[in-house]
Amino acid sequence: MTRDAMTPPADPGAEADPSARAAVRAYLGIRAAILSHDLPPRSHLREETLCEMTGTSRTPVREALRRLVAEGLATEENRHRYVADFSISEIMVMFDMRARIEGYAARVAAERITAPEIDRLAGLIAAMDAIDLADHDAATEQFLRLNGQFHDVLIEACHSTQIRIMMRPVVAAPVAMIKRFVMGQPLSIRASNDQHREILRAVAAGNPDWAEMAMRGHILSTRPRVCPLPAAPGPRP
Amino acid sequence: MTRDAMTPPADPGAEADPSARAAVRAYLGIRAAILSHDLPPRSHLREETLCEMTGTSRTPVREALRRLVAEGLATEENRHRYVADFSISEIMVMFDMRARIEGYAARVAAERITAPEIDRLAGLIAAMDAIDLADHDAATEQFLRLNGQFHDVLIEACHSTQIRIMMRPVVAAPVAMIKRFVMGQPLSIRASNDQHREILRAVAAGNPDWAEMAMRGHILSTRPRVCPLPAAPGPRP
DNA sequence: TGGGCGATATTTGTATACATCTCTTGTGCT
DNA sequence: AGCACAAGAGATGTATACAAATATCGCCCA
Repeated sequence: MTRDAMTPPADPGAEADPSARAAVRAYLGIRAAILSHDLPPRSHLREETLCEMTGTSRTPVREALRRLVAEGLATEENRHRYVADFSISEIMVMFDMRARIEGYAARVAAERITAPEIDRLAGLIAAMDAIDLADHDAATEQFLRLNGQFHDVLIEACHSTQIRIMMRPVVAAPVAMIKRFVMGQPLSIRASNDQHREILRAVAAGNPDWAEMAMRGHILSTRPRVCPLPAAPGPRP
Repeated sequence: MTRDAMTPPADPGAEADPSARAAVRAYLGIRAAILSHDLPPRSHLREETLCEMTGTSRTPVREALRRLVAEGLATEENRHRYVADFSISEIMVMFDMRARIEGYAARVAAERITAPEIDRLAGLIAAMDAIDLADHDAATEQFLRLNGQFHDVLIEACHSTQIRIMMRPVVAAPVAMIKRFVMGQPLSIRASNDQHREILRAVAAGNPDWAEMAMRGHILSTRPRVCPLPAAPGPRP
């Protein structure tokens, strides 16, 4: 699978490839710092500081910043940029929106997918089934990587530039950031992969309505319920 | 209503404000050239050429180009950028997507809109009702401006950064470009405004499901049916 | 003492020179 | 004649100097 130059790798471990364009390195570096809360929400993204941090000059840093703003990870205010802060309600919005957009993508894919693409999806499902659940952390990491690929392939199967573009912002603020809020969500790998199987059945059957609804359900099944924000555990008065 | 610096004005007549940032001038200039097919689809967006065209240097032009790519009006290919070509199927996708995204926005607005925002929407509807249909072209222009404001206010009424961000690409490729394909679509101002009234009723009633469906219907009612592309009129053999 | 005003410092915006990369074109060999 | 490789031109990527704008701080005055 070939990737756009500015698209971050699905594998969250691969970063700072020195052969990549400086603008890409800057983008990945700043993005990682935002997602890890190394740069906390609302903090000022000063260009010079980011230059030192990423080891480039202002031109690539500015390009990276514009992209982060376009993706919603940063906000613009009086010619200055700040790390966006995701309230729980904004995260809810992102889930609902993604359910609709990616649901529509599944609909289109059901009408346009090719046989090799179906095979690749089936392969990814098989790989996710084969994950050994013994080591929980390793299993989670593997699953997140394969899961990302599954969704990527499905988007590719739409063969639509516009759908790719619309998916960009909803994918940019990824699981890593959301986890801050969804703490303790079980993330059942087996159940999730059952949903993948269902989606693939619908898409392979060429049934757009079924595909759309299956995908919407899949996304919404991971939506956090309420707002368990900074609720320190302890006896209530 | 305050506007983001890089957001194009709703009024399509206001352009090339010399006091604006050079990057904004470049963005608006290139965008206008794309939408008017002055720069035809698939044509190469050479940076130096665009500098001469917009009267700025490469830095603002590059910023404008990145934004156009993010919005889907241009595509990137081997470090070069080209004007995107919208096939009829891509335009269909845009309509379906916008119906879902803006439908969801109407849902959220129904839960969060404030009284003054409701008043502004009502005022815009009244203004659209008051349009004199005698001069067809002037009426169309007025309607498109007010219509744009109506949709803008509704998005604002969501009070959500993420929704604003997601709406950006679907609004970027505007009516002007779509008209190339929807030629001869009647655009009934009265009927359209009746739909606006319906949407406002649903939103003001605080009924999210009703609001979402009313908006989806409104968007889809303008969706082109088939593909009447370069069908030269004439007797068929 | 509080507020308004202006100088200064900091930060971003723009222009441009230089580096790097890609594609083209031409030449020479097989 | 056709292919491969290399040299060149043209375009984009990066760094940096300078300009403009904004915020801060201190001072003066009421």
